[in-house]
Amino acid sequence: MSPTPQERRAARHQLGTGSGAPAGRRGPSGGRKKPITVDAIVSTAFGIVEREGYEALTMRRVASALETGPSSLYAHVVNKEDLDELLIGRLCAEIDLPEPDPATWRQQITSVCARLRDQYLRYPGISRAAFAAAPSNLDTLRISEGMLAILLAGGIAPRTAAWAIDSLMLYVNAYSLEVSLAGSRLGRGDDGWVVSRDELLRRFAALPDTFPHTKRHATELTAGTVHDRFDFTIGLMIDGLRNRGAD
Amino acid sequence: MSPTPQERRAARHQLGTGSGAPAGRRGPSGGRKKPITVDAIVSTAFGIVEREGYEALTMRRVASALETGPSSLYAHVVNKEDLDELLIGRLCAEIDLPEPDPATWRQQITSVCARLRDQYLRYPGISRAAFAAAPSNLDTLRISEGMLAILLAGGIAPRTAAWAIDSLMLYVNAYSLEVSLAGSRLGRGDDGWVVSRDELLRRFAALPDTFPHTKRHATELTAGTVHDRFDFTIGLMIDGLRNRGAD
DNA sequence: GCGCATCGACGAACAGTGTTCTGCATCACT
DNA sequence: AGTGATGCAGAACACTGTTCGTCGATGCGC
Repeated sequence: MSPTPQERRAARHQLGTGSGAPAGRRGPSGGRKKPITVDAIVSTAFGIVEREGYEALTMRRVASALETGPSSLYAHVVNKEDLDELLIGRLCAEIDLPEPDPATWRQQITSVCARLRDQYLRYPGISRAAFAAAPSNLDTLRISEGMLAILLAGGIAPRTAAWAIDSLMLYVNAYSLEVSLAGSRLGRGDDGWVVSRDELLRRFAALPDTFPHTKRHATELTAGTVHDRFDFTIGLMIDGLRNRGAD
Repeated sequence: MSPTPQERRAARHQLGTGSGAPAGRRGPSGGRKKPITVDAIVSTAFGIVEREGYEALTMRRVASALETGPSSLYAHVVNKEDLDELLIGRLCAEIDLPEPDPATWRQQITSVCARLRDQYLRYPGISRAAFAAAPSNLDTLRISEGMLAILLAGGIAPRTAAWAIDSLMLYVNAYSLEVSLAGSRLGRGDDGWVVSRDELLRRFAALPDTFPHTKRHATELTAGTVHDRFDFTIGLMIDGLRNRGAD
């Protein structure tokens, strides 16, 4: 049997599981148009998330899109958690990393973060799955390696670089999740506490006097697009890095 | 009737809903030992999350802890989402904010973040609910106000301060969520990709040569406790702020 | 003192979810 | 041709959040 789902998952985490069975290919595949493969599952899953958001991604939904029952998926995927992991793995794999250049490391690291963010936002809510993904996953590790290379080329001390990468990736995840959540709530109407900027200004103005600073600086508080804030934060962290220099 | 759950929620978001009914108190309360109140619901919910984690917080679980059926809760709480909001509201309300002191603003803001983090970690996984909480909630707004006061006292420009607060709170949330998730996975055994530092070092060493930097700096990558990383990131952001000064 | 309307609490049920068990039809190999 | 294994699929289980209709008791007006 080609590697069982459990073995696949273990391999993704570089865990030696005694090298899977010799893989005596069979294949019933009956009158099926297309046999169910892991890739097919992941692809249709991506389609669902892209169109309807992560919340709509259920095993049944994937199965029916593949014109089969839910149980059929479990021959290729250990879990829903496993499927999530496969998704973020493929998502990370599609991110290409620049050749480290000491002259432009600042811009390079920013660009990688932005690309990661855009990839997350393309599949709304998927960053929720990214939170659960352990750092031992090979695909996410590839990105860490790339970012580490860039920061080291920029002259950042190894320990500082390593920790900064964690911070950056965590922030990118969180940012993407928040934006996705706000967007989905906005999308489905939802009595919506997600409001326009004008409405937000009005509410700040109506605040009791226990919120003096918030009232006074309401315009600054609501200024800028969401992406402006993203760039601001990434810049903040990188600036902090520069001043730390070679530690 | 005392304010319906919907009105309560609206009030929490400073939304004028025509001032609720005159509140003609009744109160059946039958032979009940204790009538079900919003506070009772929130309190038992906190107990469940503290003991068993956020994943164990279901309406049925809360109801049975209150020795009643699930439907009874919906007279006091509009939603599970609403319950989540109440939880993070109460959680935020318990955080006390220091009087802004221009001399120690750096330490003050760090302290508030740490207190927020500890509060989140005390109820594992609850930060997941915090992500969904809109910034229009009065309790979270109180914390924003407090942090804003500190940063302004520190001489940070209003717009910079406002954006930095968003960044900080988002990071604290994300950090707490990640730590909680890792902890819960560790707790329930779980074939666990959450591994010890030694095991992580071993895996890094066994990595293919496509990961040169990761292999070389494995010790730095795995160094430090989780809280060290937290302090590092917060410090990173604050340092970035100082250099921006009054903008 | 009595009836009435009102409102909180509740049991049962519905539409979903992830997951597993069991059987089925089909293929490769002897 | 027979046989064993293999991937597929249907039904079912234990859950989830949420709603409907009813029960019970209460406070008020008379």
